Amino acid sequence: MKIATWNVNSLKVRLSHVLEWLAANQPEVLCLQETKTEDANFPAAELQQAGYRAVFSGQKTYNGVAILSKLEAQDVVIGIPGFADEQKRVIAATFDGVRVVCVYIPNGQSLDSDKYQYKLSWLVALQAWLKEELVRYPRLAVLGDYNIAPEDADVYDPQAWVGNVLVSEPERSAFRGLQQLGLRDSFRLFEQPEKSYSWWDYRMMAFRRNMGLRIDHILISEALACSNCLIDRAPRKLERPSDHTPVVAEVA
DNA sequence: ATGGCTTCATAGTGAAGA
Repeated sequence: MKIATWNVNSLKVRLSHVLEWLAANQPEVLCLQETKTEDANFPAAELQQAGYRAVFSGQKTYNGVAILSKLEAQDVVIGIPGFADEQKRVIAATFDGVRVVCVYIPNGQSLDSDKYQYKLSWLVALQAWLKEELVRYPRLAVLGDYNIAPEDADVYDPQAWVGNVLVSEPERSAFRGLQQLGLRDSFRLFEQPEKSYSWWDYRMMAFRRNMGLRIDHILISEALACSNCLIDRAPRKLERPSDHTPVVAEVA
């Protein structure tokens, strides 16, 4: 089963890229973040035309998540149960016995920001929920934009990022907390090219210079076999790309 | 280089992203 995640930075702007990518790659499941689309405007018809169903939780301007799939979604959950959050950042559903959790983890802005505290408390709630979710659904994958570069190897210039969000020790510790639940960073289960990233700043010709971070991840439970994981850089080369590029895993 | 893009928003001295 091919599953994937992609922060599209506006589904409205990126719909043609998504449709092209689905046609070329034919994943069973594609998790989207930053759809920035209210549910009433979700492009369900265009996606259905392409052979994909969708479940989604969106809002105007910011955030917004969706899961596109060939199969019908079952047991859909929106948000982290019991965690009050205005921001639409989580949607989960089951496909063919595989629990798929789509997350858009907060950015945090800066270490002294209230948004950073929100990010850390959000990660605490996520871990507590996933611990329960794993009992209910041992075959589980968590895909999305984590806004965390787990190791210095996931950062083009670790020195330049010291003191910044995405690389701080509390965030990395929270990421390891998810791993301690038995969730494996599928990308690191396999030999990968050096300097593999999933996001590049729009500025400074960062993509051309490969000044990126690996912050989009697919975590896989131990009960779920994983035979491959890769970052597909191709969509980042298109005209008017998202600043993130898809991450894809093969699970069974 | 404290942003140099990009988006959605509104018409801001923009906000936010990462």
